[in-house]
Amino acid sequence: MGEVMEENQRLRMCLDRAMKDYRALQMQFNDMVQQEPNKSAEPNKSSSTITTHQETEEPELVSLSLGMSSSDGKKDDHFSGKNQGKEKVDKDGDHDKKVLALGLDCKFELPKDQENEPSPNPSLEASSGEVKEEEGGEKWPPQKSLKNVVRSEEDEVSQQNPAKRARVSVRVRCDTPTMNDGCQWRKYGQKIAKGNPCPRAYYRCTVAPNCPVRKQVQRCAEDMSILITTYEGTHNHPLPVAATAMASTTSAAASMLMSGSTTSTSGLLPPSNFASANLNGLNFFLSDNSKPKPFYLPNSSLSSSPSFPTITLDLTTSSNASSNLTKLGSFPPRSYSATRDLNFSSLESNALPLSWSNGVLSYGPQAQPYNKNQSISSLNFGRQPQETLYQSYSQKNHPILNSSAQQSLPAETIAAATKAITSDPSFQSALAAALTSIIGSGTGGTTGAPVSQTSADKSGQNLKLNDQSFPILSSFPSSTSTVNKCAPTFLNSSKPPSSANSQPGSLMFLSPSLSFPTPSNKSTSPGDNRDRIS
DNA sequence: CGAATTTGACCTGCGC
DNA sequence: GCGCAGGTCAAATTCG
Repeated sequence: MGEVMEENQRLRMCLDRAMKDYRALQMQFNDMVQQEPNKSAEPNKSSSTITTHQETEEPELVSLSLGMSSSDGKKDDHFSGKNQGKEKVDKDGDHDKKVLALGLDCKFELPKDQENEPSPNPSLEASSGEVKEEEGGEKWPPQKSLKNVVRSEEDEVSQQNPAKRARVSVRVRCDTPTMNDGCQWRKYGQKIAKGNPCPRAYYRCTVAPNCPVRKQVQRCAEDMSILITTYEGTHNHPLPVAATAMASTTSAAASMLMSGSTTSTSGLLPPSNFASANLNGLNFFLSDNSKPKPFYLPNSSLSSSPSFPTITLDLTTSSNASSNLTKLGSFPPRSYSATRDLNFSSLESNALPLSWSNGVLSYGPQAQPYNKNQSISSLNFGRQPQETLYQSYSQKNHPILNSSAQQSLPAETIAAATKAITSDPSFQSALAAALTSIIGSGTGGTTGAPVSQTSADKSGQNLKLNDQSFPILSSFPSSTSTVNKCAPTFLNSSKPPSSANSQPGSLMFLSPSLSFPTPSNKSTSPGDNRDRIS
């Protein structure tokens, strides 16, 4: 009781402080509103500070702090729930600077679940966001458990906290039965799911005997060329190098889902039950809705259980941000069960090998001449980042690059995307993890420690790893789509450029084992539905 | 012959 | 309570 009282007092003090700050901010905001006609004369710095304070302390954004550190947050201006202040700041001038600051002034924190998880092996963190589930043991009893085993406390907890049971769904164009993700899987079942003529195959990870990770593989009913792989669970063993990238990516996505603060993006785009970041090459759709299915998979039976929040990584080219926005708009209001969709559209066209040379990550044949010039201080996903961060760089520092094809996108879309990213700390962690999964896998297995190695340049323009700035240049036009399509594009390394390996320090991000299985290749991905469809 | 896959049966949760 | 659908089990079958 004493402790509780003490805690209560502490909380009360915190509340008082928050209220005090809130009032102060409100006053400042009022002052700012009054000075709005004269805002051009207002220093950016002060307005930015005001904005930050206001947003931080805004009562309706309390939930935002759940995905962040417990710091006062006054230096973290990655909230966007209230845009009023930011818009004013943007209008104040130096829009680029503001956008860049939004994009990269982040701390790359892992959610608490992962922070607290001891991860001696980086790969242990990989795969999905249910890390916490394993704190007490196996999430799933490995074998013969469902019939008679009394649920452990962890299981009960997970039942009571369905959000813990996140799934990461990956949509990839793939002609082969399964996507080779580097792990070893054993098929244990197959079912015809309702609404999809294609059977769904169930696989269990066999890298370790008791690994709880499972995956479901199913073809999209609408487009048979799209393979939907849904991962569930967390590996409890070191992963093969070839599997770390995919696992880390799914882990990042899941961590975003699990720790996400959708409220932070509620003010971005109407309607308020979703947020969309159209990065073109990297389209993030964060949506909370009561539908258990990913919104653009109307006939899919994946994610059928509302208790399984699902995050979808769309590595196909089929999705379009704006169209998805339209679809999202018709969705019901947010509910507890969240379905988030990460749409990495346009990546399929970039079926070009990644390479890492001179500290620069890039795609495609342009990589080498481009990389050799210098380390470029921008972070790019897809084409739109070329519009924003990368463009910012290239216009300033690399006139030649300005000639690259760049699509014009509405400024508000870019701004919304930027805000969507920067306002969601979980996205930042997810991004960090994803990036590190790419880079870390090639730099000595540092996949599990992305946060400590990734520092965001406080100038807002650079994102550095180990003092090496790197751009991620995807969506370079590629006419050579003969490479395997089944692996996520950024995981694809079926035909790595030989020069990349010859350069000192250059590393291929993914091992060739990530290339897709051929019928003769009985490696890690067994076939599933070749016989049963008929 | 062992390992992997197939496949019908069974279990469980959910909606009506 | 019942039926449906998703998910899993395990014996049978196939594969290398």
